[in-house]
Amino acid sequence: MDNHLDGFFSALADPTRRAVIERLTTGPAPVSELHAPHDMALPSFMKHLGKLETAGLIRSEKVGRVRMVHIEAGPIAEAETWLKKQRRLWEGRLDRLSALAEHIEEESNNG
Amino acid sequence: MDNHLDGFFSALADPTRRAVIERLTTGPAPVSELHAPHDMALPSFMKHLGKLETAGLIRSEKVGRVRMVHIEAGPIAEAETWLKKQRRLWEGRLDRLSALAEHIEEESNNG
DNA sequence: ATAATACTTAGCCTTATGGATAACCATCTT
DNA sequence: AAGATGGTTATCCATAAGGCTAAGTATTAT
Repeated sequence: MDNHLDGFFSALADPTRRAVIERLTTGPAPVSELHAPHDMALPSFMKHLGKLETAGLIRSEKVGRVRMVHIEAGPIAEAETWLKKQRRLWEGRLDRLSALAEHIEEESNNG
Repeated sequence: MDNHLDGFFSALADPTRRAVIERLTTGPAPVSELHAPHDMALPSFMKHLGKLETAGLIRSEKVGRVRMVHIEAGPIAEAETWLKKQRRLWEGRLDRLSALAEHIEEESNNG
């Protein structure tokens, strides 16, 4: 059960990295452009990109001296699936509980 | 833009804590029961519960000497929403790209 | 050939994280 | 009243995370 969810969630547990993902949904970009809006030294910023890349959330390749970065599909869907599953299980339980509550109420009305 | 997503994602970035959440979808439980399957000292385990609680993912109250823990609704849905949004944006972009590609292909066939 | 651009690498620092032990307090049980 | 149960508090420790500066390496531009 120790999937890539670890790296995935911890990759998104940082506002800088979430901002990068949000930016990348509008299309690929070179490192320098991604870096621009963040008030932080480039090497620090590169660490964030590194984390996103090892988590599989982005991919990048270098063309000349420029490194282009683009978003990656799979992982987001995977995490979404996990969350959805938990929510469903939990909501299902609530439903059964309220059904039970109704049942008990009926019983007490009729009996 | 610095919501509760930080705490939320980092709370789920650990297998122990995700396991606790999974367990809690089947219903509330006392700390000792939650702890049992995890090969880890109680105080260490309690830190995980603490993180889940400050992230708003669980809530707990003490009855006698027992502390009962249950899962909390909102945050999961919120994170799911964020992920869904990113995925939609990104898929939307792919769609536009492939539409563009088709268009170009048509052009080159007709012209 | 020089200089500017766009990263890279290396090393340092501080705080957060995930784990442990030891000792403590508050309830039940017997 | 003792003892067992179920947490809690206090410390401590090692490693990871997030930030920095300084210096280095390729490419491209002049």
